[in-house]
Amino acid sequence: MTESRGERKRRANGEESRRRILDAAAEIAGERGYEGTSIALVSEKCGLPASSIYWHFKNKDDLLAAVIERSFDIWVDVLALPGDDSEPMPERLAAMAVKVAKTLLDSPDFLRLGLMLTLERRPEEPSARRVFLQVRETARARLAAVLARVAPDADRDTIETITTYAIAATDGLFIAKEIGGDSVDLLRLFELLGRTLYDSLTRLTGGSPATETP
Amino acid sequence: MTESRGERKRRANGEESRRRILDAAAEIAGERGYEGTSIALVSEKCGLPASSIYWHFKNKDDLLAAVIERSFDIWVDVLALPGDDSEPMPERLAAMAVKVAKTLLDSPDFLRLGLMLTLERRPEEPSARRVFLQVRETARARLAAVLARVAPDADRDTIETITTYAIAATDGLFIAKEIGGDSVDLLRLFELLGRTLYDSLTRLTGGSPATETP
Amino acid sequence: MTESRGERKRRANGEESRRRILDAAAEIAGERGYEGTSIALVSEKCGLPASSIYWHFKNKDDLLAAVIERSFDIWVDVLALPGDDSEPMPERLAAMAVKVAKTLLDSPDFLRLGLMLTLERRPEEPSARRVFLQVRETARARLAAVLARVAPDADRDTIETITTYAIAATDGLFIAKEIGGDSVDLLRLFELLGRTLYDSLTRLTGGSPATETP
Amino acid sequence: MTESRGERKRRANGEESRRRILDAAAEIAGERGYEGTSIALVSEKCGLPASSIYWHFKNKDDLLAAVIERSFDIWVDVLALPGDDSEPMPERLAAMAVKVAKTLLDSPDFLRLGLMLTLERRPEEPSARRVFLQVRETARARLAAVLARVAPDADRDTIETITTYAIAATDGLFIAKEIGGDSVDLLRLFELLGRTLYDSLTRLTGGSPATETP
DNA sequence: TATGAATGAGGTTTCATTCAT
DNA sequence: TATGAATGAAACCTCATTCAT
Repeated sequence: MTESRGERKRRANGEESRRRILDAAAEIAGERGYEGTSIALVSEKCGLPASSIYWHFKNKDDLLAAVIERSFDIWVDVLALPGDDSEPMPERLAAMAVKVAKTLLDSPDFLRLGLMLTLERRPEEPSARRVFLQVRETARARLAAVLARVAPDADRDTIETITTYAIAATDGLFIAKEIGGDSVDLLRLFELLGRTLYDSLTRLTGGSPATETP
Repeated sequence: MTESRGERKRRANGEESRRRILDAAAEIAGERGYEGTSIALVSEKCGLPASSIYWHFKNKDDLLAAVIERSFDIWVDVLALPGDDSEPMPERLAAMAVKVAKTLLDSPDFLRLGLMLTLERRPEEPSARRVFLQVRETARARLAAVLARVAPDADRDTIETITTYAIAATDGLFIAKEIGGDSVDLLRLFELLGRTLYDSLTRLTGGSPATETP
Repeated sequence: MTESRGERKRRANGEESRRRILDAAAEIAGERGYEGTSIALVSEKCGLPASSIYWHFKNKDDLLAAVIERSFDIWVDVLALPGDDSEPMPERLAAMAVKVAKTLLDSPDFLRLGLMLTLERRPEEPSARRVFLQVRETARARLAAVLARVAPDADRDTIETITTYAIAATDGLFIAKEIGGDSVDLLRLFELLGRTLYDSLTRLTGGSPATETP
Repeated sequence: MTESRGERKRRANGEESRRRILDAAAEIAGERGYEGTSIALVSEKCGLPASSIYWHFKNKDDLLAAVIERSFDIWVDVLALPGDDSEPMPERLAAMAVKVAKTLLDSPDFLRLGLMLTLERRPEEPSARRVFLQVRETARARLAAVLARVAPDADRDTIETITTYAIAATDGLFIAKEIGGDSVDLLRLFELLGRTLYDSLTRLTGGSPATETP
């Protein structure tokens, strides 16, 4: 009577079906954007009928928003300074940048979809776009906090500007990688970015970031 | 009393019709991307019936490729060092960066569509995407030539790396502006970018860019 | 009071819908051929919206192939020698030919569509055509087997030739009926054909078909 | 001033344009039938714009009717008894049948299109179909006349029946060739047909066709 | 004797979504 | 917790045809 019957027919399992749908949608949406992601395509890829997708998600908008939402945790861990305070800051920043690069290489669909949603301007904004921008704002705040720790003397405006730069560079380098493929050494570029950020902080602040205090 | 009646049946005029279709398509595609650009929408905006669009363009793909192609000239003039050789290089680079920023602010549709096309990974690549990447490659070559003039001693690899950075930063800052709207001062950010590029060239090359020769 | 209300929203019933679509498509395609059979026409005749047709069939090609396939059983029973072995062969062959004629008169759509598909030479052959030729090949084999029983001494080549003749005559007489309408007595012509076949077998084989051996 | 100017630009030449259009239409219609023959396709194949086709022909229907009409003369010569009266009739009939077969092999598009038009039943009959049936009726009359010469004693009904048979066999063997391709020896089959016709005439008439009276 | 351009109707197919079971 | 079936709207594109030049 319980679910331990052991029969082969895939037991109706809401959790797993939901996950399969999200996996399929994430992959397709990462490749083809909002309009390019059709329910029929998702249905085919995840093996569940279209109507089942509508059992789990209110509509296409809701599904794509869930895709974005689920990917948030990816960035939670990444945006933290690695190493302990005995190590020099430039190295720690560079190491964090490399972590970011690795994450982009591992699961590029999330950012690709997010950027597509960002660039599109349709009459009624998809909630997936809204969710992405929220997630991005959260990430931005974390990065600003990290940079503020790196340069405690910097004023708020400088931190904001450098944060904007850092995120812009991240987006741009990701795109460069998408275009250039193997000819682009993302890790090296991001390491360089990390050091550049440190330099900029130093210069704009007036020459005394955190680690210089012996 | 002349033929400028404007109403009823417009006199057949291929050149102008083609232009109107391209204008409409450029605007819509810049906002909504490849899939979001429906022929019906373009038809409505340009006033010609959908079937007339197919007289001028083989299909949707062809139309969007033409949109991209036509926008190329925008970048031809922008990517040239302004000023004459008596002015210091850092100022000239910064001025060019500001020109780029102004162009992005003036006609953002071209780059927005291009980036959307770039990010999408459809089974059969739209030729619009191919055309955009060609245009982009041409622009990249022009920029590399400019940077090589700025730092004549730099080796090829350094120039390539800095060029990649510069383009990535351009893409990224454009996106930042798209998201941030009026809160992002694109001109200031691009001016800063111009100077940063000069610094990077200087540092990576070993301290002697072009203007130092008295 | 029961569910036989019939009006408003028909209860979903895949089996029956599929049959209705096939019926409509068979009738239209039999009259107007492959290109002339539009999904809109089928939709109108069967009462289901066009999109529902695409639930049951992958595309128009698939639909017409199914139409042909379903009609195969018509020929299964027809191509068998009627009567028992005590009756003289010429009569039995003639009786079979008459059965064929009756079938053609009863449901001419199948052969008409099939012949149209056969005559068309489109760049990519419709699978409906392929299916028809398969069915036809099966029918041909059955007829050859019957003729081999009628003339056991005949060599393979003779049987093949006469079979080709028989089928050609069937096609041709069917067309004659299509053109001539009531002025063509198909039954009489087919009876004659049956006897002619017997004569041909006799002559080509050397004068000793099956029934002569009492 | 005359047309001897010798310049390269193809001189506007109604006759030749018309011929080119008809050639293209004949080929396409022979392959794809009435509906499958689009003006755009014909335009592409003959190199003239669609509007020029409408200068030469009232509409698609008119064009296809002209295609059929032009092919009539093909049959004028074919349906005549070759040889002179000193030769035996069976040989002369067989020779004529072989001529028919050769014509079918040489220009199969005419009959293929004609049969397609015959089989289709659309609401308003295309005039191309009407013209084909007229041509066919003329051909039928010629054939009946030939058969009447072959068997002067035969009554009208017998001649009509054999004529119907002959045409049906012709149609059917043509189709067999279309399906079977190289595996079908059309010449041999038609020679056989010629002899069979002679036999049938003989038998149905009571044993005394023309050539027996030496 | 042509033809570039235009056009409304209709073609096949896919879309997101709903609903009864 | 699902899903087979259905559906109106809209997608892209081709159709036969016309008309001003």
